[in-house]
Amino acid sequence: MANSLDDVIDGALRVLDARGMEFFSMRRVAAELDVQPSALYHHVENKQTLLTLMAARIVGPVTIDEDLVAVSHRLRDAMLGIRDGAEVVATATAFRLGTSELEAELAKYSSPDIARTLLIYVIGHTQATQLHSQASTLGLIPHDPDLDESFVRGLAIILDR
Amino acid sequence: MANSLDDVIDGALRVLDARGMEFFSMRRVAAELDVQPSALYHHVENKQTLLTLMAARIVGPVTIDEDLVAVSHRLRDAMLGIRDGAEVVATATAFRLGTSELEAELAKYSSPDIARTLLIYVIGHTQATQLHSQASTLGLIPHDPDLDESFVRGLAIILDR
DNA sequence: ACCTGAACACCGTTCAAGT
DNA sequence: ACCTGAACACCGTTCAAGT
Repeated sequence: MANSLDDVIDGALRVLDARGMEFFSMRRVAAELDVQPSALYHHVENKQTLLTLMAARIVGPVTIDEDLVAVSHRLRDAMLGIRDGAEVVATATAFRLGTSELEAELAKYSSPDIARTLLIYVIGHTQATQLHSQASTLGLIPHDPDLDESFVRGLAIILDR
Repeated sequence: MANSLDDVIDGALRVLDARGMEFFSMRRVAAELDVQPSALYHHVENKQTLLTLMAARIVGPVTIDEDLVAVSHRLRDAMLGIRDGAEVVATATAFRLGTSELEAELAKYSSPDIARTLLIYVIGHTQATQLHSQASTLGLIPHDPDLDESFVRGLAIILDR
């Protein structure tokens, strides 16, 4: 019956996917796990730490290899796979620019500058895409059907021309 | 004695600069203006709207012309000029990718794809820089003295080579 | 037009105590 | 090791009422 750290991260990702970042709270994660809010602090130091662990879980399974276009698409798909996933990853990796494993891996197949530029672009464009499609679902903004192609063209600008 | 919308935005930017995003709240903005929290809702629909107005105020004064490298530096400096400025601008403009005046202006001097890629990069890199220097000031992370040059090299990757 | 006062339904986090 | 119960110091927002 007792929860592990992995259970907490799983529960947190379920809450995020169901309600979005706006309604993501420690108290809702606790409720999802049928536990008191204070119990979470046995597993995790604070909310920010939990968000960092969630970001690692979203992006961790992505394979990094020499095909940077394919890697970029895999990263994007991983983030798009969960509601507000890009926002979670954005804050977590912005915090660790230069320290991130992901950035170092990408640099192995290109250069430090290309790795960093690409990473910032992929996360930023995906975050915008995710916010955009939420806003247009709510009817706040007209839908832009060009966002997928726009992503590809930006990739081309950074990776070659 | 009565406040205008501009007074509210000014007060909000003072609170942001003094305490940072983490402690930015409607109640603190109200206190800064010597007014009850509820009074703010006469000027602004909600917190998100206020943040959007703050972003416009940060980025609005920046001159856009054909020298995209210079424009990028001006945008960066404007955001760096206020604590967590890049974060505020990032959320506000991610929300309006494709609808933003800034993006349209930049496109006039390059192309829609370059404009969008550049904007995402400039804001993302600046946000990372700002988070990084906060974290290193707090001793959480070693300082990276290369961030300014890193910005310039990423710019070169996007704008020519 | 701009503001007050009071209320509602929430937050993150701490801490002693239980098993 | 993992959790409860209670508390503390906060939030954003609404709404009737005042000037």
